Amino acid sequence: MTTVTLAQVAERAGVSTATVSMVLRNRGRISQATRERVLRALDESGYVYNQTAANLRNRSSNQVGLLLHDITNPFYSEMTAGLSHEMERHDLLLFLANSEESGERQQRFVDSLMRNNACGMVLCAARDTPQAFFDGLKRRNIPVILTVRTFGDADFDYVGTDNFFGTQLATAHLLKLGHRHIAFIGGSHNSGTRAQRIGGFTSKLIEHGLSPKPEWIVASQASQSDGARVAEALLTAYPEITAAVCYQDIVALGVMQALRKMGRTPGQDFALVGFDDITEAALVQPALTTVSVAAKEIGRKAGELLYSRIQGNDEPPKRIILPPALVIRGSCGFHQASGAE
Amino acid sequence: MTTVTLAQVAERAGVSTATVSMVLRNRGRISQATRERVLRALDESGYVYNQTAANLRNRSSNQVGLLLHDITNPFYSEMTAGLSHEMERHDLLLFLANSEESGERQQRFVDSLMRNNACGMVLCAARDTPQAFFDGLKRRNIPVILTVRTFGDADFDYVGTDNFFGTQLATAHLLKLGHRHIAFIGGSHNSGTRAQRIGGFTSKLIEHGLSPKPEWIVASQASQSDGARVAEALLTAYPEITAAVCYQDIVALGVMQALRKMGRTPGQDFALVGFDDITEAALVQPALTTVSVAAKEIGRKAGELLYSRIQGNDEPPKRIILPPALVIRGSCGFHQASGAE
DNA sequence: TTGTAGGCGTTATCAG
DNA sequence: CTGATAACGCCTACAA
Repeated sequence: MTTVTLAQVAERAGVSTATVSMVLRNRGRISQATRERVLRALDESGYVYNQTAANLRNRSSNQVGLLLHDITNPFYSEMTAGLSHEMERHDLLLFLANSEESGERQQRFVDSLMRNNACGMVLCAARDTPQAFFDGLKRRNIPVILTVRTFGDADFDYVGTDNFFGTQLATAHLLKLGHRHIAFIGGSHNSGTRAQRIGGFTSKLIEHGLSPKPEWIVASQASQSDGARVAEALLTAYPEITAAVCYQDIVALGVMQALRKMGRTPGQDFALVGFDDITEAALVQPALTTVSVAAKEIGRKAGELLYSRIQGNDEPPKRIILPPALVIRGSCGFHQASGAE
Repeated sequence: MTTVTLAQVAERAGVSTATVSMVLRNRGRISQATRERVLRALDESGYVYNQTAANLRNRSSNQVGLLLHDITNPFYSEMTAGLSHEMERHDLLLFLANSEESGERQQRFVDSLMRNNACGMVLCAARDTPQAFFDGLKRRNIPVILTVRTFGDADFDYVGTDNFFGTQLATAHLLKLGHRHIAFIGGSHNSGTRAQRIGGFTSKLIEHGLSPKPEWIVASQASQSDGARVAEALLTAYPEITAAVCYQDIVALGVMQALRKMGRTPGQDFALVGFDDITEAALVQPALTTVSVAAKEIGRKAGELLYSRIQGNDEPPKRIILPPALVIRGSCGFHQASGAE
């Protein structure tokens, strides 16, 4: 399979390479006759366009990168699907990489994108990404969209969900059901997202005249088992707690386990709200009331914004915050909670 | 941010581009002195290697494609993670695309890969992919690894699991627990994978002197909701069924929903086995007994094989069939099933 | 409307 | 050990 070049096609059609190039990209004025001749030659020769050469010549490319920490997480695979779809609409190719929370892998990927002359990227940066990484990114002049995780750097476009409002919804729901002893469970101390969710939680408490207790706000790793561990300790120390807003659905599932182990029944004498609306949330018994964040839509919006940046849109950095919604299921009970004071 | 080229670095270091290129790639013999000079110049100038130019010159690339039909399916996202990891080990960049079962999208992606001079691809082809698509692939001289779905084309490398054996395991397990009224739920009619799984199911029944009932073998889309829909219809018509082998975990999760809705309890009066061992399988209550196919491992193996092909391995096409394993959890109960005849 | 020719940044060949 | 130079395949002034 020797590669067929423009020049060969041109020769076969009896025209110059310039003409073929123009036909290929519908540029310039070409007579109908020669156009057809060229098209025929193109077809007969089995020509395959060489993007690489074109990209080199144009100092451009049609490739964008997506960095996640874990594609295995249903939230991110949904988001990926949304982004992928959007990229395809614009004939952009999508590079995928998993940082697995490693700053080094993340840096390697970005470097690789730069070497490959990618024209943009969507990042959900690894947890403890240093500011230096972002500074490095700014120096390159390439469109970057941050997603999901905020790093307090206003120089980048950002697409994510309204964490603050999300936990406000969750908390308001519990308050409406009569709960007054509400805990916040999950998230890791150094997480900005967590700070926002805690903000929504506490602000809503205060709005209702309750003062948030720091000792009822506990961290946990993003796993069911750690959620269970943490919840058990908390509820042993403070049995008066009757409800919890969880940082993540996964954690909420762990809390459910702990409750059962302690002889309490989620949905009856304890109310639980999660965050993310992962698939499992609908499956457990009782099904988990949770805050839904439309992962696919985040991907789509990020793609849209990235594309506009690639097209040259140079408005100041945007923050697109998609509104979350409360999905009410069984885990808070459907009536006034019995355990409320 | 004007791009710094080799030539500029060369000038700064007072050497030729050839020398810089050699230093960059550790090729040829370069004196320690000039090497250091060049490295310093490289560093000071903020040079970024231009893969595109190198690729053009070398008629090669470091980019491979992965085509899936649905990255949202946890099985495929696991597989993607495995492949992605493997690709990164070899400094290959991974293009991702979702065909969404559309032959047209699939073709577009492959064409795009060819234009971009990708050096290989891993495909899980769309369902009704015509032979012509594969023929086209063969004409290009590019390594292709098919995964998961077989298309009976022996000219391609293939990595997948032993579907037949997998459902044999699942079915044997249910039989051992005493079940005699066992259904097969899920998969779409025209799926080759499904045919194999049904084969394992029915062969095991027959081995035990049971004759498979066609009306207890029902298809479903790859979603929880459709699994639930289909299961409800089936179990309403045939309440005597006490167990089911499901085509996929997702479908099994849907069946669980249906069971609960109908007042039956998975793990107590109904036994359920899934297939895939997706993450959620371990999380639902009761946890799902399932056939584990090590999706991540399939991705990894596909990556390994692809890499060896890219390196020039031209042995005849291989079929790598990974053995599935039964993962016993709670969804079949731990004792003789009460509902068995 | 079409052709000519130089250059995108790197690499490999071949002298020196 | 190092330098000059011609490709790689395409695009685009500039000419014709």
